[in-house]
Amino acid sequence: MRILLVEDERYLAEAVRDHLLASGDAVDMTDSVVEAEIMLRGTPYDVLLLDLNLPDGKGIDLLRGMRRAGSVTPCIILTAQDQISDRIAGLNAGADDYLVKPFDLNELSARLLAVARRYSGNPNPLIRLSGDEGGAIEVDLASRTVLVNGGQTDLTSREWALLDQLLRRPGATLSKAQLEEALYEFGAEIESNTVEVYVSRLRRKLGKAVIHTVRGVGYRIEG
Amino acid sequence: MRILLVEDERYLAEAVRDHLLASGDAVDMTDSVVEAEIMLRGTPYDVLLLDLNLPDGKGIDLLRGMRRAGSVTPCIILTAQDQISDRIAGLNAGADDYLVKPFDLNELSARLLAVARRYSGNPNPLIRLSGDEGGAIEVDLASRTVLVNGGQTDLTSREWALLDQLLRRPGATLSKAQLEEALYEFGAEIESNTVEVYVSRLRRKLGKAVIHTVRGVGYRIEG
DNA sequence: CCCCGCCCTTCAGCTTGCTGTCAGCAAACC
DNA sequence: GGTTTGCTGACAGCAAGCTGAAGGGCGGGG
Repeated sequence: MRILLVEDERYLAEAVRDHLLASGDAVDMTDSVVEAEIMLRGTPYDVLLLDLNLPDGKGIDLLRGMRRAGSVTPCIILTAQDQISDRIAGLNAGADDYLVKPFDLNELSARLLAVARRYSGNPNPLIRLSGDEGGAIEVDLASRTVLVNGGQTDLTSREWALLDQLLRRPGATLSKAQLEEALYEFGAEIESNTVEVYVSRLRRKLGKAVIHTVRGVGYRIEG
Repeated sequence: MRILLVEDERYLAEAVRDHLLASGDAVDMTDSVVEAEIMLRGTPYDVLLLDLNLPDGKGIDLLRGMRRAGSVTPCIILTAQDQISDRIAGLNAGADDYLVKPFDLNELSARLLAVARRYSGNPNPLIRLSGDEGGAIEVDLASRTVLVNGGQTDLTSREWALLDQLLRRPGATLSKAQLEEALYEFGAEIESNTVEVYVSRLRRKLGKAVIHTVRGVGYRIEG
């Protein structure tokens, strides 16, 4: 794949580039929005990896401009943990997915594949979970759709955010603190059982069997 | 792992050092940024544990300098609860993770493993044990996950603590007193057969073949 | 501009399941 | 066989987690 990486933290950028080169992708790198725009015009890339926090301008403007100009090049946002609001803005501006720094390089590969597959015209990869009594639950991360036993169910934004976090690390147990941080602005210290409440809501919609409680540690979805 | 700990609260620093030494890591300690810089230059560390609030200078400058010089050594920040801005600055300066004081020492271990793994790009190091009738048991220390014959099993915090201790010294026989000390805060004199009870509970979940009794001495896991 | 409905957060009371203890049984050793 | 050591089921106390209800905020529609 031809990949354009726009990132200013050098050590991270180089680690990403090396990892991708090792898997046979072609990678161009820059830390400047202006430069990135020129490169995008000149070269057809398969995926754009975009840090939103850049020295010479808002990365998000680049994305917005692209989309306004009709570009459909898939874009994955790279954000720091404390920039949740950026992440949301990014998705709204037309990003396809995001990764929170520091991220696992293998996870990056997986998301690149997923995004590329999505754009190649193949159907969206559905995540299948087993619900109560073996009922099937299908989650479409791309279109934010959930089917429970064939019937479409709507999730509110917070419910979705929570489910999304859990699905990103299937098999891993995430602490309430981690989940809370994902749902709220960094530093917005919430002192309540909000996470519990949303787990409860999700269970009502998806069935009890999907989200597993690990007492004293957090929550988990089967890997 | 070779770990450099930069922390000025002596009591905390010593607790962390003792905990890490117990799990076989090599730990160097200092409370000075200047000294830390010298040590970093002289020795290749696997992880840097960095308090941002130090007497002789801003810890964050150390981190920034490192990164500017091209170092990719993973760094975990230790901050007090009321220093959220420090935390954000730290992540932006290139830290990989953070812990809020006071933190659980086991949580520290987990983060260390996670960060080291992420950096190396390798998947989680799985510890494989043979259970009953040759059944496979896989333990993932980083994500606190246990697979018994392919099925994910949850352990309670005490069960995990006990298993963790035994796994850190495979092949060695640990006395009940040693294990008890590891399970409880020092001073908490437990006068019962708690360790036996937890061995029993672990055996129920993992199978009888994993933990071996050495009568009159203690318990052992095959090396 | 007001009303209405939806979503979010908080709280309180209830439920669940972890924990340490003990007692009785089993196994090992002499 | 007797003694010592280890194993495990039962149980009560308690902390963690669950969930129904209520109040507030925000946006859309009238």
